[in-house]
Amino acid sequence: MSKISQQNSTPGVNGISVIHTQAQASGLQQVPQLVPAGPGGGGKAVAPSKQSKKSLSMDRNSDEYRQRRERNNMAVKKSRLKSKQKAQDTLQRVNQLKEENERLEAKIKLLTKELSVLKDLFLEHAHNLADNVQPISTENTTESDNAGQ
Amino acid sequence: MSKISQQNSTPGVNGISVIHTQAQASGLQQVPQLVPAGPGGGGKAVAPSKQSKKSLSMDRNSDEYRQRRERNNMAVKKSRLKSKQKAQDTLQRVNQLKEENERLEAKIKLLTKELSVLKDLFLEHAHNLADNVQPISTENTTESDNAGQ
DNA sequence: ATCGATTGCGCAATCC
DNA sequence: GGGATTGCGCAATCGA
Repeated sequence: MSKISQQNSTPGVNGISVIHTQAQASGLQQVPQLVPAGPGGGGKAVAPSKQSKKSLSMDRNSDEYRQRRERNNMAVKKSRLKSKQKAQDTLQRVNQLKEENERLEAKIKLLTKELSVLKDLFLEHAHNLADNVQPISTENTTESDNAGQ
Repeated sequence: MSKISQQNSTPGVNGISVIHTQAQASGLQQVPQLVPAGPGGGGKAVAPSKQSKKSLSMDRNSDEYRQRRERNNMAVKKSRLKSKQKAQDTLQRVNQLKEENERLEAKIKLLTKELSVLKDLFLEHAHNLADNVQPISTENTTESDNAGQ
């Protein structure tokens, strides 16, 4: 009775050598039955022992079982990897958005300032005109130009 | 996706924290601990080999072992819940940031337009002034509203 | 109705 | 020593 080849060679992400010896390592062969098996004397606990349902191929010894398991394990691994990747992407997106946010705010600040200056200028002019100033008092409005960005 | 609609049809839906019919990879089918395993007829030391390996307190039957396991299980659960929460928060943050970004961009657009208008106005005035110095050609524009925000 | 993808859970190793 | 993380396998369920 050959045992299931356990190749848990999971190299830790951090280089931790995980040995991960599951129960099999303890040389404990799995017991054929799934039912918890009432503990000797004690009355039957709640154990819906239904093994002969539609799971005749549920035998852990079965070749097919092992095959299914291995496949599922791979799928699980894949799924989890994907999940992690997604989470990471999301995190990255947050940073990206934050950056853009700052950029936008800076721009707003700039625009606001520019606008403020122009408005002041405008008001000043209006006053001058309203005051009915001298003929030619163009009042050089130090047109401080701004080059924008 | 994270619909935690667990409809785990574990037998005994009501009451009692039933541990799933795990049977686990351990292959070691312990007494179903649907309750602190009555010390009474607990017996059934399936463990074929003695407490091999290092720790002597590694007995799966050990009370302390079970206690540690249960505690760890709780910790795991807690940790995972936390993790999920965090992920969700991050996702939410993304949405929030996206919204804010849109808002900011709209604002930028508005400010830009305002600025453009004012600049045009100034240019017009400048032209008027340069063209000739009309005594009183005030006739300034009709005070554009713009309350700004 | 087969099979991959998800998900909850327990276990063990590791981190702190 | 003890909770918090993390990788992993199992089983149930979803989904195409």
